[in-house]
Amino acid sequence: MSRSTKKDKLLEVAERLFYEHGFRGVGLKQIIQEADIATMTLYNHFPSKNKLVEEVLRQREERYWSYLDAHIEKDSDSTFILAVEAHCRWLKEESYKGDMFLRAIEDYAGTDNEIENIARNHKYKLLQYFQQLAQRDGKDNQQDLANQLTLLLEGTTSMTTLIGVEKATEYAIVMARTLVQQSS
Amino acid sequence: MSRSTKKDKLLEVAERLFYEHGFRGVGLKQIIQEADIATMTLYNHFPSKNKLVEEVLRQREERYWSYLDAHIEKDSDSTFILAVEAHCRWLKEESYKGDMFLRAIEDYAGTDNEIENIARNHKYKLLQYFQQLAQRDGKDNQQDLANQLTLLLEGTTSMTTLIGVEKATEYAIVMARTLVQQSS
DNA sequence: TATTATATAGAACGACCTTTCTATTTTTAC
DNA sequence: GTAAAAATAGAAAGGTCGTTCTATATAATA
Repeated sequence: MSRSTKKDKLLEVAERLFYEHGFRGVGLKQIIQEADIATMTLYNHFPSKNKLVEEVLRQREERYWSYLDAHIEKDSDSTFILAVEAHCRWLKEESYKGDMFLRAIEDYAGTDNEIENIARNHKYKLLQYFQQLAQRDGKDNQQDLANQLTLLLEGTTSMTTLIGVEKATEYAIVMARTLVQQSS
Repeated sequence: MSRSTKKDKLLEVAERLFYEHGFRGVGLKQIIQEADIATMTLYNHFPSKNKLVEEVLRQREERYWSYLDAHIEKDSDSTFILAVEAHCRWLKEESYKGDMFLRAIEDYAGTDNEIENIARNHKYKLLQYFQQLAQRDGKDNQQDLANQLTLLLEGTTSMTTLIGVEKATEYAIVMARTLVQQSS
């Protein structure tokens, strides 16, 4: 197996395990075993566990934005709703059990600034994305709407833990429609 | 210092540290030092760290419901809004940096069922609380409203990480008013 | 005051973690 | 085909964690 595919498999396995059991809940031993690589292969690609975590987060963030870009028609006049719907689809497919970035913030706040920043920035970018949409549409209270929709999506992720991703996303979309309608 | 005050201080320090750094992020050594007790005093009251975690969660849950009870007029015709406002005040005073119960679910899911259940049940009770309010008011879509408001509060907690508790709760109350108004 | 229960400091244990080391084998590239 | 680079298994180092043990001191109770 080539060098790059080893690295890819390592990152893929690490992302899955980190997501399912948390960063602190997964040891390198388990990652190495499930990725079927040697200890030194991991350390050949990443100088430490934390740097591996960083790369996992960066890769997941990239996948998220690719997914969103692919599912949104940018010039629609209901881009807000499309974005919420796309995000909900992402939750169903890839993030139906809590949010990896929120976990990263909680697990590494105060101990690893780089990891914390990557996770925080990702969340902040989603807010900025909505704010840009709001600015495009002009109205003042659309800034508030951007914050409200971000809050809504945060709640949706957390709510999956309680009532499952299907019902949570259903409610999210209904709520988003109400909020958008109310603010226009 | 008497037996019960030792135990109280232990629980108080444990709750604070667990909330700030996570359950996995805090060792017994740190708890013991900050509570100024001996190792065996802890083990005299709790047979293991996990049992201490359980008690911390149970106590925090009790405090939460006491707080809510004290801040809500039950027979108001806008109890939904009062409950949201009370919850937001609780966030400002006691939970402005993420949710301890969500953390417990994430940290112990799959490894400690008792802890996971305590945390899950707490969240479920809040949903049930809103559902009972909805049932009292009779209308069918009030069940949806209960789920929506629970989702809203979950999002508020998570949103504090991003924009701070003041702005997050402001948005939450505005959103709650919109949703309640829309569903009546 | 005598007795019993509880708290104390600190060492020790075993398990697990991340990281490093070693020596051998496989792959890659010229 | 040969030399350099990378991957291998597995042990070992060095640290932290939860838990237990020991032996002494303090407090509560009768």
